[in-house]
Amino acid sequence: MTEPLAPQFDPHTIEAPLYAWWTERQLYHVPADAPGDPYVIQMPPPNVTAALHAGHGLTYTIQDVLIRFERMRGRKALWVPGTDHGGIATQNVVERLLATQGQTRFDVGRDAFVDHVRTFVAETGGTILEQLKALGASCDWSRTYYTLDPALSRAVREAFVRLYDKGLIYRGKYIVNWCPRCLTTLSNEEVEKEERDAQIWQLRYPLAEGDGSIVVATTRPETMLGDTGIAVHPGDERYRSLIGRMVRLPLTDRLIPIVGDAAVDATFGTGAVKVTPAHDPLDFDIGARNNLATIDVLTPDARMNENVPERFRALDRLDARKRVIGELDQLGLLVQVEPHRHAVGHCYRCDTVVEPRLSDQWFVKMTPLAAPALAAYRDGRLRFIPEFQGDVYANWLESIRDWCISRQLWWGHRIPVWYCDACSTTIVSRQDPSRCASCHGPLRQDDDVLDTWFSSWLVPLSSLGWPEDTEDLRAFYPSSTMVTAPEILFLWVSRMIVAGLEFGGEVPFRTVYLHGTVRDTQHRKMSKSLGNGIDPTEVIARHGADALRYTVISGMSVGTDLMLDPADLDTSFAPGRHFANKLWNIGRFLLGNLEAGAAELDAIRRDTLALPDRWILSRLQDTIDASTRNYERFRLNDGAAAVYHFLWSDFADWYVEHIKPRLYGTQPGGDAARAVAAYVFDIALRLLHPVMPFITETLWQRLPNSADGASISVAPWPVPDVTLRDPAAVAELTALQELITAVRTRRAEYQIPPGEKVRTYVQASTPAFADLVLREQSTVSQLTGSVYVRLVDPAPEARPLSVAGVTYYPVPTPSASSILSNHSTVYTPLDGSGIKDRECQRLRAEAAKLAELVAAQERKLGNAQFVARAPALVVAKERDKLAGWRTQAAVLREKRQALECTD
RNA sequence: GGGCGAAUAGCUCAGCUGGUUAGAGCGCCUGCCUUACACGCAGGAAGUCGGGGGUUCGAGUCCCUCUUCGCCCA
Repeated sequence: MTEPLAPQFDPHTIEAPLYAWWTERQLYHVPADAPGDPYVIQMPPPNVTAALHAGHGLTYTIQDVLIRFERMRGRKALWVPGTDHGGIATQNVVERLLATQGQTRFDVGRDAFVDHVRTFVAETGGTILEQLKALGASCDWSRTYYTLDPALSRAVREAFVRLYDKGLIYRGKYIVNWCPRCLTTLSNEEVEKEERDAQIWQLRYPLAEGDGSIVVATTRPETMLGDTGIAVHPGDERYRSLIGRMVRLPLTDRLIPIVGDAAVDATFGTGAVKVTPAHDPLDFDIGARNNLATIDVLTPDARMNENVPERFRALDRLDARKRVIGELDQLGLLVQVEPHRHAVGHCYRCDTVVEPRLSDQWFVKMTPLAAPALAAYRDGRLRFIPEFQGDVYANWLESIRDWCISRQLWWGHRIPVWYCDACSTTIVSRQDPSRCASCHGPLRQDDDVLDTWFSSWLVPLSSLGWPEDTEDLRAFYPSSTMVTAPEILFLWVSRMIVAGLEFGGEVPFRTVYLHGTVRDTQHRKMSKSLGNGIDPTEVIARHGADALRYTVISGMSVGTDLMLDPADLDTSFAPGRHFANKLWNIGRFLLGNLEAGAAELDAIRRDTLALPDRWILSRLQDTIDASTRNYERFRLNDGAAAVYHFLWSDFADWYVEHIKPRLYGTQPGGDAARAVAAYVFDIALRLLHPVMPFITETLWQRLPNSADGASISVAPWPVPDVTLRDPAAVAELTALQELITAVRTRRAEYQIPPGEKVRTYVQASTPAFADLVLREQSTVSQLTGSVYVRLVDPAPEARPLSVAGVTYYPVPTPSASSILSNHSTVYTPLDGSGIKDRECQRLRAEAAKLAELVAAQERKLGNAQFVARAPALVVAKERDKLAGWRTQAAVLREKRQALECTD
């Protein structure tokens, strides 16, 4: 695993072999009896037919960052992977395959179809999990489950039977959401509402007696063939007298009553509504209250059925709509058509418009189950990130409706209910019964399967062996963090909490982290139909998993969406791509200079450490703090950014540049530099490992002090070492950076070519600064491209006392000058004409800016209220600022006088 | 109709408990292939913190209101 580093960062050559090595060593396998405080993440099981998309890339990267972080912190970290059988979705995929051969599932029959699906899943079901490996997912593959496994199927049956026995599962005839394409019911949560521009039609229904009429408004006129009443608000003066009268329903010969019902909104449409109890949930309730008949007018595939006049039969619902409207128009009964925008339900799997339909289905009674789930949130056993999602969760539970769990599908867990036709007995059983318990007659199992979510809601339990009392269950339930997208908060997360409490006696996880959505540059969700998706495997192939991971982690802050451009992967993933390359090159440089080994930091006497050593070690402690704190708070972007800035700016741009002469042997102190560099890089790699596992492992293993065969992924998480904090070093180095930057800025301003040396003169404002400049003059020379750094004769009180035999020089003229925040001046001598004007101009601009600051600050401090009321500390700070700016302004004035600037 | 969220640089976002000359990445401009890195280095430009009002010694930050955008539920 420690071949020489390639000169160019090439993710392919490192990633797959490393992943194989991790798995061989079983680094992510966690036995139930392993020591430590458990940290468990249940992977939201991807659909078995799914292929990795950008959303997966995001969610699984977040989970892997968390699990790797906690694993390194010494937690007993388990990430449980699995796949979901995906009832409708999987059935649809296989049906589409059959369709290419001109067949339907009805042609092949139920058993053969199920075999088809099973074969298909066996061949392709592992695809997405394999793709997760390319992403670097450190889950425990030995625990991979599939929701149709026998053990998990037992869990489903156990849950069903228990709820049935408690009276919480029942069969009933209600209005359900029917998908005419999938030919099944859907739960309310599986219906996606979509705002559509549609129309509202006003239809005139003549009274049965007399020549009066009543006008109703509807958005689905074809359902009028199933109307069994008209409803008005009982207090509506316009219609009160009509209540009790009969109407002759046009196009049919039916006589239907006008009823009064308080549920009618008198302000909507005409205030009178047609009532179609078999095709609308509100109408169903009105019908029930008023004893209206229910007439189902649709076939399962949403054509008109035998309950409508002959000429409408077999027409598709939309064709029927046109015909109904046409005929009513001819009869003069179409009063008006108005544009109307309203939400229309669509099937979440095939996007077909859902039809409300009266049907006999199995339901879970949710209100009693919701109460403990609500309590768990209210008493703080459960928390949400971002916090406001908790209110969304509570809101759903408070207004919860029963859950329709039967599906008219062939793929899934068959409902464990048997009927005896002979004696009308219903048997609900954990084991398949062979004969009727009462009459010993033959039994017939319910044809339907269960909603896939009815197995998914058990996953935190069933993946660990429930209903058996397993060691895994005792060790790893409840889990710690649930990471997923907000769109399945109701479908899945809330229901898991309900099931976890009901069957496991405790919330299934303590924290729910709901991250944002991956969108394109127009902020649209990525989808197959829009063709705006990003294939993570393509990104990994092109730029590597680390680049993908860093990009998504750094680009997403808590509660926000992530925008990526599917048309430009190079730009979209630039942050990760650039950083991976940078990291690789830092590693290459450093490791190349550590070939002879590096001492442990402890072996280096602290008093031999140079200023940059002390500075980088101190900055490292800040970085450990910042990254740890932010990972803990799920602010993964901030955690990653802390290490990014440390490695790129502090370590590469400053520290490495500082120590180059010591590494090359042109300056003494090479051993200390190597020891510090190796130490700092080791720790920084650990801090970054959760986000960029491959590259950090590759570099870390090659560090001289890493043990053979060790993995950074199980190396201890760094903790700050207070003895390495060094505010004095930080202050000194910060001042040096300001000096160096000032020279560089003047160089750029006067377009001095990078190859051309300058000379640097410093007029120090304090002896300490003069001392510092002298001590670090070679680094300053090197980093500014100066032939030398000299001190300018300062006022006597600022002369360095600690250095004997210092030579002072006069102010060089002509020169560009910079005033540092410590009021020292840096001079860069220049040749040529026009310099004076230019300097005067620049110094004037600076003076003006400073004057504004001083004036504002004087106003602030001149405010008696501020001085009296603000905390003394704040006032003192503001006074210091003012004093500093005034001094700076004074120095600037002197400079301008010395230059004899005219204004 | 009800509920929730957001508006800060060209773009995507930080700015956490009200107090620093409001920051980062990408993009842009200038100079440089300086022996780890051009996926780079050095320097730079770019902001009425959506509008209005209020609280406060002090508001990007808290409150009200308006506007715009987004999400969820009915």
